[in-house]
Amino acid sequence: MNDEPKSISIKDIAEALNISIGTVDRALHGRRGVSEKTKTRVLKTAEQMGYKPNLAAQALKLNRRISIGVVLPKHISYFFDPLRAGIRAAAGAAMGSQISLEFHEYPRIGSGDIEALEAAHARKYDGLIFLPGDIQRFSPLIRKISRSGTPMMCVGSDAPDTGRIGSVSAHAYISGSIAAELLAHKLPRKANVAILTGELSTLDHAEKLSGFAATLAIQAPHLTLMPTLEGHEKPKEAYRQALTLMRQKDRPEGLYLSTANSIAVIEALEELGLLGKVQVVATDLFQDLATLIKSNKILATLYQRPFTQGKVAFENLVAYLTRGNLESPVVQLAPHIVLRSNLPLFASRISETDEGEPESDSLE
Amino acid sequence: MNDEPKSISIKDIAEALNISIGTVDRALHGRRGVSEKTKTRVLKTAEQMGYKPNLAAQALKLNRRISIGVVLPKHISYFFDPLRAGIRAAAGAAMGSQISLEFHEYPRIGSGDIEALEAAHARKYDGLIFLPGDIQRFSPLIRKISRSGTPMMCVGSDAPDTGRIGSVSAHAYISGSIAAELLAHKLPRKANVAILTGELSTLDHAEKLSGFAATLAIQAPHLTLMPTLEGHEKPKEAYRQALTLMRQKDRPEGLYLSTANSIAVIEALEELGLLGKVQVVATDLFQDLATLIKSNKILATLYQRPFTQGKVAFENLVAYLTRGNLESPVVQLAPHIVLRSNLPLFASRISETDEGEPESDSLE
DNA sequence: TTGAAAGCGCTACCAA
DNA sequence: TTGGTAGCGCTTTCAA
Repeated sequence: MNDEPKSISIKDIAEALNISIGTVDRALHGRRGVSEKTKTRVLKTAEQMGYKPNLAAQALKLNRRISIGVVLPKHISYFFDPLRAGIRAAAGAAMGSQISLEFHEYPRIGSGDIEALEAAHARKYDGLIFLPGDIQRFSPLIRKISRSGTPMMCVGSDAPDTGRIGSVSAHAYISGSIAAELLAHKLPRKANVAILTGELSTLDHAEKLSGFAATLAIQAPHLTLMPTLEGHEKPKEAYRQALTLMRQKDRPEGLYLSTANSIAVIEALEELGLLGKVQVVATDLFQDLATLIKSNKILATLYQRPFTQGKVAFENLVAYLTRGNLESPVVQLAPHIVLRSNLPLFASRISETDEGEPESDSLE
Repeated sequence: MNDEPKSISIKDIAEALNISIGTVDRALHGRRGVSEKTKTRVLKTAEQMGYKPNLAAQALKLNRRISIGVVLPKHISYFFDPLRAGIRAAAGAAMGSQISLEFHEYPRIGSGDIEALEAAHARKYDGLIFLPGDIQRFSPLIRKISRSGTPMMCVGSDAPDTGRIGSVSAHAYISGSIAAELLAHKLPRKANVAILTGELSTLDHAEKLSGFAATLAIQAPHLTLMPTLEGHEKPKEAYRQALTLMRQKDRPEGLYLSTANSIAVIEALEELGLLGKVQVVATDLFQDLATLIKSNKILATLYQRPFTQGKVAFENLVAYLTRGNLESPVVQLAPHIVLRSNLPLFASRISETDEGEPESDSLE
């Protein structure tokens, strides 16, 4: 129970000490021009009186109009659209909405990403939210921009040791781990399982694979992990790989789709009449996947909570910009395990299946 | 891309229209004392110029020191302690922390709850956060306090049709539904399953039971739901019921513990040598449960995210108090499905197993 | 080293 | 129906 009949201000402190409010302000903020003696006196009485700065007044006076640039790909829209929405929501709720937001977009990871980030940097925002794509290519740029004084906040993935101030993402290793455990529960006897992995971010996919493999080894030694199929950036490629995989005689009975192109793989399964016979754990959530879960065609999907990622990334960046530090710089969200039973809870967050790859080879 | 070189104020609008800022303010807020004509003119130019109120200035001027009372039980601490922590965290992050918080506690649901709420009401807070216990007993009081003008925010459960402004809880029906689906996945053949339900809140437990039963019927017709064991408020009672249940010849192979006394049931299972042989889905998360999950003794637990519940309840109450309305009054969170694989993600949120029932009959 | 005072954008009150 | 103005708590500049 904290009883403060009325909040006390620097004026109260000034009066109690018979000094001016200017001096109190200087002492409180450790600015130069105060004698050590008065400074400690002020600090002590402030403590005693339970002084807390009035943030409204502070904000009003300083009236710093924070500008934030957001650099994210268009594709995959069912992931990045809600992520952007989360950023917008957080910005709307933030004090004053005095914060200006600008969104920069590029087609997809690996195509125009570096350029977009450089362009954004040129606009000299107070802070930057961005997706670190291919770490190898991004790292030098992140380091450069960070050193130039612009706080960088990673979202969707992380880029450690680059000077970025923090990151928000779904826990990739544990995503893989969950997928393995779910498959293990559904496949009680000896069987093969496989992982199909892909774009988004190299780092995250490596992590997911690690988690998947490690958990299989520990919790489900009866399941054998087949050679990983990786690097299909395009649906058609994913489709072909899936067909080949599922036609071989030791075909897997469980599949972990950590890729964005899960629909292409699903189509391959359907064509072979294996949909519903093979246990599938997918990633992310969109309309077509929801339908498949509802009809028991796939077991589960691991929802990476893009909306929350955007929201938290924004909040943390603003916290850093205003308060100057971050209590937990690296946030790794718990992915939601979406099954048939809890699917309705995510209905409001489901977006259309991503259409758009006009320039790539589409799936028929 | 929104470019606003500098944010515009009511002064700008006033100058543009050659009127005083007082008039602009009146028009903008629909206060009386403005002609319809000037009002529409102001509204239109405000729209055109893209006026957004400076919330800092507004807050500074109004300087309303919002007071919020929180009325929650001590027991069960592993649920209500993090819930309180969530409220505190949200209060700390809120603009100015100009909001005063007071916590009221009572031993447990049904013992001193009504009295505590009445006592809190007597302190005339601007808003109240509380757990609606037994709906039958609470409803009249909630209605009364609401009508007296104090906004009431339910947390942990809901109390519909009482005049409360909103609620935050885990989705009880879907919790039951998830439990059924998890058991169905692990028990592929004909078997009996049972639910042990208990205190917390009557409404929620009925909901969990509904979800469990309905999902069993639809998704797992091969599983038979045995008569529900309900109403054991005390560990010893839960323990006895569990012993009796598991000793009968058609004993269940799957158990859903929607009760707070899961540990007592677990002890019964252990005694009978059934721990690990019977599939168990529990509720909430605390140290002993975490240990059991880690060692594969129980399948999963449904984490009701008390911290988040507290945080959201506070944020929504404050939003209501300041902005006057709520976009989504009833929030039903998706419970986290905690398995062995994703347990580490929740480690930081795990509290000690609740000890405290000095006055009740303890378990040996 | 310290004091005095202006002013951030807004609300509310009093006067016209 | 309108205009004018004090002042919320803070930062900052200019004088002393």
